[in-house]
Amino acid sequence: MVRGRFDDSEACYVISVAAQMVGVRAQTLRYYERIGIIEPSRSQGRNRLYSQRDVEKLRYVKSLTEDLGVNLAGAEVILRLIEKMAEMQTRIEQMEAELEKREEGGI
Amino acid sequence: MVRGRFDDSEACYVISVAAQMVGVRAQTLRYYERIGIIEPSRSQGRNRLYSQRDVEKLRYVKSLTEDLGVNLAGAEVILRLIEKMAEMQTRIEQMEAELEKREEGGI
DNA sequence: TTGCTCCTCACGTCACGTGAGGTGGC
DNA sequence: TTGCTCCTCACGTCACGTGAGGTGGC
Repeated sequence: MVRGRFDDSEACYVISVAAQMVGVRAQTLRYYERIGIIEPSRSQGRNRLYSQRDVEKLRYVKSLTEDLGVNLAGAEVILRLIEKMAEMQTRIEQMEAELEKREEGGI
Repeated sequence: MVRGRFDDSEACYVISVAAQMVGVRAQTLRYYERIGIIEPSRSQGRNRLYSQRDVEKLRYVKSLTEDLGVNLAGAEVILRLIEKMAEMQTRIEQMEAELEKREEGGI
């Protein structure tokens, strides 16, 4: 599916659906919002709406807490670090391509 | 101070000193060892000996737990990520230097 | 009415120290 | 003897859900 930059058709899920996708209870998602882990949008300011991106973030948080025993404060720090590492990885790949290009030109 | 690769004069601290340097109780360090956070060497298999590196690791763990509320499982994951990021940063700097060198040569 | 949503309150469990209490070697 | 070390046991506190219980809109 092709999506425009401001395409409102981006998939969104109510709490019960999001909870099932992630594999947690709806109450847990409300708790996560209360302590600031995730901030879903709301339909007319009432029902929570979780984006695809929200769901992926929640899945990652779940794997950190359940598989590794990390608490939620730790999960937030780790999410930020992972994001930063992805940026660094992109930078490395760009530079590698640049060096390779010059290598070819030099020969 | 210059240290050889196998220099035994590397500074080491008994538990009370290490605890004071880090700002925690000795019991806490014993607890950290029990759950696998840190593995100090032992003097003749008896008293724990903390290296400078151990102390620095413990200080970092303390800042994560006290300042950010991260638990010990999270601190271990974060320590590994930070180490990996430092490697990536080194790689980026090497490549930047390389590109700059070629830039100069090219003009 | 049914099945969702919203909310708050109260509870259980466990991680994380921390004190107590007794031991042994320099 | 003093002051450290070692160890184990038991406790307090808090993070993290989770169930209960009552509300309101499609």
